[in-house]
Amino acid sequence: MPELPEVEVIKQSLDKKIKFKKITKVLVRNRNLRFPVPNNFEFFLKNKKINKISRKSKYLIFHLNNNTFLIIHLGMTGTIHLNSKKSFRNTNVSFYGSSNLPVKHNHIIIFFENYQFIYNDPRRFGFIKIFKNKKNLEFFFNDVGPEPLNKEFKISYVYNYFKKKKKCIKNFLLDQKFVSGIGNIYASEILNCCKINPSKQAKKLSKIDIKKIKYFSKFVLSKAIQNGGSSIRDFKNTKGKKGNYQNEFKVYQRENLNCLNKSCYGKIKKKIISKRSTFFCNSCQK
DNA sequence: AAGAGGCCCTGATAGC
DNA sequence: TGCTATCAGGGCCTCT
Repeated sequence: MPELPEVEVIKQSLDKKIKFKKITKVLVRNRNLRFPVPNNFEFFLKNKKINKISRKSKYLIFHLNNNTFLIIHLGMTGTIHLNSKKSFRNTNVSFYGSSNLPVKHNHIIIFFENYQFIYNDPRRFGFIKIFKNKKNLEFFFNDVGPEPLNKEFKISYVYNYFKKKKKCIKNFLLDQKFVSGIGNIYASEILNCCKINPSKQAKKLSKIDIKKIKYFSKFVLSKAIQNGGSSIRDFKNTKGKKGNYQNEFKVYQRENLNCLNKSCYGKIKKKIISKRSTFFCNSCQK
C-alpha cells in the first residue's frame, strides 16, 4: 500500500483535520512494531499540539509545538484512520465497530480534541520514532535519498550514481538510499513508461534512459497523488475511502494482458527480481 | 563498497 | 472442512 503517493494522500487529509489540534490522550495497545514503541511515547505526546504535518519519501512527520518531532512509517500494511469525535463521544475507546474498518491490529490510538487517530498495522512492519530536536530528525534522514518530486533528483546525480553499478535498474528504484518514495508497484509502472527493461544493469543505461527515469518517476508519482493513491487490497485514506490509481496501472498485476504503450503489441510478463514480483512488457521494454 | 539473502509478521488465497 | 504452501505495498541486518 503505502508508497510515496499514498503517504502524501494521508498527509494531506491529516493536515486538514488535526493541524493545530491538541493531543489529549495516547493509548498504545501493542508496542511491538518494527521497532518497539518507546516507553515515554505517551508522555512525549500528551498535551502537545501539532504545528505542522509534512512528508519525506514514505515517512509522515508530525511537528509538535515544542519543536519535537514524531515520524511514522507505514511499512507494508500500515493505515491511519480518523474517527470524528461524534463517533466516540460516548465511549472511552472506540475502534471503528460500526463500519467495515478493521477492529484488529489497532496498535496506537491518539486522541485529539476533535478526532481519534488510529494506527492500524496487521504485519507490524511499520514503526514510529520520536525526536527531541530538529538536528536528530535531520540526522535520521541523512540516509534517505532524494525523492523524484524534488530538484535534487538530478540527471547528473543519477548518471554518476549508476556509473559502476551492476545491479539492475529495478532494484535501484526500490533502493531508498538512491531514490526515496518509490515502492514495488510504482517501480514497475515507471519502467514501463520509460520502456526500459527492469533487469537492465544500471551502468548500461544511456543518458536518454536516465532522462526518462527522472521524468517518468515524477510523472507517475504525481499522477498517482492526483488520483488519491492506489488501492490494492485495502489501502484507504483516513476517511476509509479508496484511491483510484490502481485503475491506471499499465503493468502491475496485468500479467498476460496486452501492453498499453502506443503501437506496442507485446504482452505483460511477470518476473521475480530480488524476491519481488516485477511486471514489464518484454516487447517494448528493452 | 556493493550485492545477495535472511528475517521481521499476519492474512488472503490456492491447491490438495 | 481443514490442512499446508505461497505470496503480499518495506527495509533492516549480516555475510561474502
